[in-house]
Amino acid sequence: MPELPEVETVRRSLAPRLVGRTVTKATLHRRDIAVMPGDPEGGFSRQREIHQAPKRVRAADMLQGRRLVEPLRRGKQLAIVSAAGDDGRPAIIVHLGMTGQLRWVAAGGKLDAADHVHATWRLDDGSRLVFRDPRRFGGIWLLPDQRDLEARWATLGPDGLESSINELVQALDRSSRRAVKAALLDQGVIAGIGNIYADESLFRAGVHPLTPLEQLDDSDRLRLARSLRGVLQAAVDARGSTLRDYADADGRLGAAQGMHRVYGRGSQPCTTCGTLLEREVIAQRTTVWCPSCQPTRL
DNA sequence: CCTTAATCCTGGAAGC
DNA sequence: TGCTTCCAGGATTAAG
Repeated sequence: MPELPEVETVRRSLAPRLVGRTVTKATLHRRDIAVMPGDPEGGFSRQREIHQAPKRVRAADMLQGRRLVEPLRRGKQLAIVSAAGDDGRPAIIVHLGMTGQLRWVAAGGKLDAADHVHATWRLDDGSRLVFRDPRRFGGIWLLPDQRDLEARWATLGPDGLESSINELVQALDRSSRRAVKAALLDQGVIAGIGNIYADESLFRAGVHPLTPLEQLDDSDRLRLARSLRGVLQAAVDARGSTLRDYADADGRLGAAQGMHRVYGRGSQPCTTCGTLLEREVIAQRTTVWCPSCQPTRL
């Protein structure tokens, strides 16, 4: 489940392959994984356009003929960005969803997992960039100009890795009764956190996942912000968590799953105190916490 | 303002 | 062994 650390690892592994290269041929194999210019806007949903009459995919919108610069990331979203031209600076957002992968294949090489390939970009050195996604929860967004990228990313909260601790603290300072776990999963609050790193950071901060946001005090918010940053940074250093499908652009697996202390460990003993970890669905997600280290707050 | 359920989808694992 | 069922989950929309 690619969250911020996994997407950042993909971005870093992709950057040296893409920067300075020109896209010689771009192919969209499935119309319904892409939102194209002119499609009805609607946040990040693809549902609405799936059953519409197919719209013609313009090669230029797929960055064909464009020279690529450093890929960008905000939260879990990765942007393939082209160099500025007279007609603007088109970009493509890739969201990996659950099982999405961006893989780079050297010239003459072949992809070890070639099924469920939905888009392909051939580069001027003969290599290929491939988007595959068996479960198709992910998708791509074709943006005519960098301004469209910025507009879209303006709806996201501060990035969990790139913003300051103070910005994260402020993002958590809301008079809201919703559970802190639900808030952490909301990309408009802080961008990049998913189920794994939400649980891990709450554990490290000693905060119960059901604690209403407005009940957190300054000390709680600071601990949570620091835990969040620490967990995300450590996971990036370990090249992300590979549970099943995740791999970076070169097919390398991550090692951060070895650092998980609560995620996936329901009813096992807490690594700190030995208490059996609780497991319950909170905010539509399986949530695991230590009832002793993360006491309920009234 | 908030939560919940349903939706998209595939494949691995667990259950019988 | 072979079938069926369940479950994983990011983000959105509709409903309560």
